[in-house]
Amino acid sequence: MVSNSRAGDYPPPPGASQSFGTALCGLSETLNGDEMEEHEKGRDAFESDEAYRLHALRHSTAHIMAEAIQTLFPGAKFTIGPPIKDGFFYDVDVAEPISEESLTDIEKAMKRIVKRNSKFERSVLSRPDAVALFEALEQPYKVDRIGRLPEDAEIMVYDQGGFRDLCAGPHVQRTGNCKHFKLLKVSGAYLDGDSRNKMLQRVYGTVWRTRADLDLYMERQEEARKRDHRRLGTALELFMFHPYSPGAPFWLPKGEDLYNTLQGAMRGLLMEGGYSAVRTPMLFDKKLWETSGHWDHYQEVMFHFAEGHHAEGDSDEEDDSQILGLKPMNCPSHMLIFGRKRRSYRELPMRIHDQGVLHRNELRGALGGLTRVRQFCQDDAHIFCTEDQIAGEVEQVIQLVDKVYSAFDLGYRAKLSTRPADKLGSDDLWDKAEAALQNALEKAGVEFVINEGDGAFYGPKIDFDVLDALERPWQCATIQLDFQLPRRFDLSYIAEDNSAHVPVVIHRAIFGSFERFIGILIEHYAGEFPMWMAPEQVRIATVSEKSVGHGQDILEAAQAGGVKATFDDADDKIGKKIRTWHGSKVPYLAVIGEREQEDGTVSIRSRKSREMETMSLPEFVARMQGEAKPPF
RNA sequence: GCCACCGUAGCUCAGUCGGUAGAGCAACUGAUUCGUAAUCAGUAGGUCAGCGGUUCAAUUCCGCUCGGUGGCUCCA
Repeated sequence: MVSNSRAGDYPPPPGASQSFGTALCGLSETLNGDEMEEHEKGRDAFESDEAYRLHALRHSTAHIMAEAIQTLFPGAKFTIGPPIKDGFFYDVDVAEPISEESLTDIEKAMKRIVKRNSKFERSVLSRPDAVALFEALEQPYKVDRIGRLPEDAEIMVYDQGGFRDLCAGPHVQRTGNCKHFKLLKVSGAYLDGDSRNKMLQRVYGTVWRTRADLDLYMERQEEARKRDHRRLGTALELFMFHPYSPGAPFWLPKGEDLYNTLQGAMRGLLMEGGYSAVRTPMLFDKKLWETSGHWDHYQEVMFHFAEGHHAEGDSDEEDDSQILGLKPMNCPSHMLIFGRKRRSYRELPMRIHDQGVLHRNELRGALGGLTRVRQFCQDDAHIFCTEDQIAGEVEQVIQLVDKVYSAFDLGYRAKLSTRPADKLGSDDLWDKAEAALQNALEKAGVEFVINEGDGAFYGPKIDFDVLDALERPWQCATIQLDFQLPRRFDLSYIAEDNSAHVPVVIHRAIFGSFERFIGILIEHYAGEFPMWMAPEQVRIATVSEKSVGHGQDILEAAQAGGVKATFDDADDKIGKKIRTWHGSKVPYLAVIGEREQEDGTVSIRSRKSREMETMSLPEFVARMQGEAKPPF
């Protein structure tokens, strides 16, 4: 059976944040093992008994769901039904699509199977017997899977009271062990994950060892939904969307402030790190994209159109030379900048940073909130260097990623993607490049997994995934080696021996896109941004109209000191103002009444504590300024 | 793009088994001038996403379009 590609928690973040990893280990009563089958296949692959047993439980529940679907949808053909993080799914080919409404019916049928308490009985079949069995059961996808099993594979079938499925196991002992489940959603899924293939129906479910675990899981999912950046972004007035420009956020004043803060902080960090910033065009002649290879490999993701004025209904073939494309990436511009004059090895490594606006024509169905948009900016940079400099440069970027993510207390997972089948360049070059990336990761002490064959055609890469509130991974930082682009642009530098060499290019981003990263941060902080990022750092609230004058003085002093302050002088009671302020997630509230007015002081309370602190006006401004310093 | 679901006031959501809609918060007006998590009263606000069909009658049923959500594919 297919192994779980999404299971496993990310390594704990350097600051050991509790926002991630809602693993429910330890909540179940001590395991006594009586609910597992005796056959302990693959036990070693799991880090704990709990993980191993949950895996078996989820796998078993998937089988129960399959049987239930078969009774309700006669003729259903099953493909794969693996356990995944927190649950399982099964992909099934049915004549009528499965709707969300039918989930309750499927659940009812599953409950009957659980109640029946059938034993999961394992038998080993010969290949011809197994093929004959699944042909008789009219399960062509299973027959196909048997054909794809390795020569020496032991072919096993599990029988749960009549319903039989091809499966490597292990399972729990009885269907009665799978009581605490819930079906969550249905979706389409392509056969073998290939969009050219038929679309199957995928049903997702979750299952836990105890009722309490299930309830806790559902509650946590509900809590996570409250942190959804789309919800918070609307509530906190950070951004909006409009149907006239799907996939393109409108940054409202507070969101724009947050965006600018992050852009500035990253720009400052990179300037310190020896980068120089540039600004480049958005619209380019098609010829550029032909040179870069985007026209051949990326055209469908680009927005492009004809230059010049065309009369309505003018259907003449467009002149190719007039096609313009909106940039989906900055790299070609940077190639042109590098190539504008003769370069010496003394200039290397050359690091060019660009926060330009990018457009990608993403499929409509793929768009969502800030995490997948059509218009965005990256904290993009390209490093031009010699082959000998690759290791050092990559290591430096990995350290930057770790430094920045630690500052946000964000956990991440690193993936090293190696050469794909249709690669460009010699094996020798790839050997060196992959080794350089791997060494850099090891030297930096960053845990990583290897994604065999998942590299770009032009070079291997390291991607860094971060989790959102619902623990879905999103690719943010990336480090990609590129041996091809410099060649396509005919770039060279003069080495010490006065001969010309082709530089290597490293594409790298730390946040990735500002849009996606901000979306992640909103969820990570549940909207409660640290002082330095907060678009509103302190709100000044008057107790009554009598102290408006003093409040105004404080506002002016704060703003003059660069503190992002606002003034709530509304005709409301202070209790109401506190409540409203708390919902706004602003870090500090300054309460100004007649006492403060007389003493010339400021009384503040923070989001984290109800305790008041009173201080002089200069002390207040200095404290706000001190806490607003960026951590990197 | 594919599969399923959703679209009611600025926001969160009721409701209508077909007879053109309601709450809370927000907004606005008035009263109140108040010391640490909601002062009182009132007012206004909706082509029930859009277009078409069925019907005496559509927000409700059907179709299409647009947008969104969850997945698939792809990717920052």
